[in-house]
Amino acid sequence: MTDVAALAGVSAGTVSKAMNGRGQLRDATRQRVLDAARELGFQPNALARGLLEGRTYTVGVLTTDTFGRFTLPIMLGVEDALGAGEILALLCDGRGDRLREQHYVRTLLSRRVDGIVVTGRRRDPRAPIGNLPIPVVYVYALSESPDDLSITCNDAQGAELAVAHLLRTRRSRIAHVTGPERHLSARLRESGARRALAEAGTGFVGGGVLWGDWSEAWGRGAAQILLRSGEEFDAVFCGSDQIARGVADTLRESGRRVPEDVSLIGFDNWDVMAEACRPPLTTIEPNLTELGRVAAAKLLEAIEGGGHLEPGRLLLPCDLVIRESTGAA
Amino acid sequence: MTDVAALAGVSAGTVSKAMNGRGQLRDATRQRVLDAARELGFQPNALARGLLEGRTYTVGVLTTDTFGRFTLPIMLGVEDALGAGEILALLCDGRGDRLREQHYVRTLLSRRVDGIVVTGRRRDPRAPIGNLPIPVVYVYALSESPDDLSITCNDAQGAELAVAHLLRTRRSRIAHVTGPERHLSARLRESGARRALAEAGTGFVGGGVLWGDWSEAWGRGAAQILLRSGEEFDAVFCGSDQIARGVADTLRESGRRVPEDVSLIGFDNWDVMAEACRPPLTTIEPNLTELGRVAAAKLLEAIEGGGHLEPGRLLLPCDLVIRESTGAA
DNA sequence: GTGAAAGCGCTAACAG
DNA sequence: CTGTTAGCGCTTTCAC
Repeated sequence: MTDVAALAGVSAGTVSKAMNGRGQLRDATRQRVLDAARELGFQPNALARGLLEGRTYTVGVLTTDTFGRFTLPIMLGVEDALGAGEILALLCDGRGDRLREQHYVRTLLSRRVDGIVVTGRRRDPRAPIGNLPIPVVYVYALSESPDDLSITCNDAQGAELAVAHLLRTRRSRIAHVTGPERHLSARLRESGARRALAEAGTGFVGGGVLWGDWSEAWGRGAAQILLRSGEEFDAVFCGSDQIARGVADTLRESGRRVPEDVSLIGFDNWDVMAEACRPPLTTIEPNLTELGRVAAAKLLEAIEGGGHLEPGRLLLPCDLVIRESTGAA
Repeated sequence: MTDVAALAGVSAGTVSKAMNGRGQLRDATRQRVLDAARELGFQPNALARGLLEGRTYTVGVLTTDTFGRFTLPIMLGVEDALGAGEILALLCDGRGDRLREQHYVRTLLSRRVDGIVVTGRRRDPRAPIGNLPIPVVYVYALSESPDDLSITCNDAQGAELAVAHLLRTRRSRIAHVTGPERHLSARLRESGARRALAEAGTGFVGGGVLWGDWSEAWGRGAAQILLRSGEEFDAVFCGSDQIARGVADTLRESGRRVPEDVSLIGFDNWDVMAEACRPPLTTIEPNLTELGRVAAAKLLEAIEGGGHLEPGRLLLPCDLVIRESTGAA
């Protein structure tokens, strides 16, 4: 900056004013400074500025476990919202290690980030990262503490949407094949579906929910179980698109037509799965990118507005994406 | 820091020495300072330190297009290697927009990052981001300029590995189904496979390579084409795991057994695809995480070592991952 | 309109 | 051993 000042024949203070459009300057002077800056390829040092301003225009993005398939769309949304405020994200991968995570929190604090977004690839609540002097928002995996702001998708509402769609298309004998019962998302989806069925005065067919894992292999296995049980069913609501795909394959290979004989609906709207499925899969979109966007927007708001964040748990709605596995739209 | 100094009854300089373990200090004094720091929850300001040292212990990670499935493992590797140097990554998503990218480059420079990793989800070379005063390394998508350091996987060698495995397991009539010819990765894989076949004194069966897109649907379509052509074949090397899965499905449904009648091999080692495939898919692992790790390590080396980066193009080897689609190991 | 000076939080060099 | 001073690159008063 001193160089620019010298080249333009002014003082450092004047360069500052010229570059930031502040203060009273003669147009000619400003132009002279800008020219000099361009000539020297001068980029103001954001650190030095941050030191004065007390802000870094940086937020930390910290994962509970590891950045994965679900974290990616969330990060996209975060990046999107931050971009509007000229803010960049510092990436920290907790790798599921509490100590590592604490280390990152300290590092982020010492770097004076303006705020932190905490995320994880599992839906289950996690211990808060501690009481920090900067705003923190939890996305996808909620914080266990009600004093934090947490934002996630409404799995139960998504499941209701799915079941409502099946009922609306005249299906009544609905089975549910899903992931492990210890996963919160599986439990929430099951209870949402159960509630929607109850409201319609009915329940799952056969009385059962098939808990397993999130894989296609389990979807295939579960479909076999259903077929062998002798129970009549005309629809299957699956806890994930992967499971749904497995179910679709086994049904087709057993001579059941989807959607004519059995209507099928998944969860996640994972494009490669839903689109490669035969037939293409109707599913529930959890709007993860929107989750990230809202989280970052809330964080920005708190940062600009003096640091206070309204605590609470925000559940953003899921959407129904209709493809062919549930018949015509 | 002034507060800590006051509480410990020493000067700021002494606090600095105590915290960083530098200088000659009486143990008692050091302890007093550390206690005071803990009591006040003091975290030294990394910005201020960076201002002095001229380093920020931060690197930028910039994508050509968007962070996606291929970028994720790369980032994991980058993060991994950086962690060793206590360095954090600033995320910048170029979104395929040149202007946006240039904006990010300026931002990163003004933040005085120690270096930049440029990546993209496509393998095709990209224009360099410009001549910067800091080291830059390109991963996955190479830089068009030979003056840059670029690191990517050896697609051709991976394809050779695949074909060699097929030949070794006594297959001789090999077809190739792959992605769009305009994609460099598709071309490289094809030429690697062709070379391996030529070395064995043969070529692709029927004389053809089936170019298409990377989808399962194309895999299914291509398999139909192969079957209808009347051409005999006992193996298919696919340009991606998705394609291979589509091929596997259609072969099975047409009564051809995999691997007994037709041996099948994919590319990418995308776990959800390869494992859900029936039978589980033998495939080529491009070692993307390793790519990221090496890239970041090279960058670190250059940073520590005064900024010079040996230019060139580094092709890291792929590995063969044997599952069931090519018969017993 | 513009320059000089003080200060953001820290470290390094030198006194004492 | 510890305090003092200067300075990293910038912004912001306040004189001139």
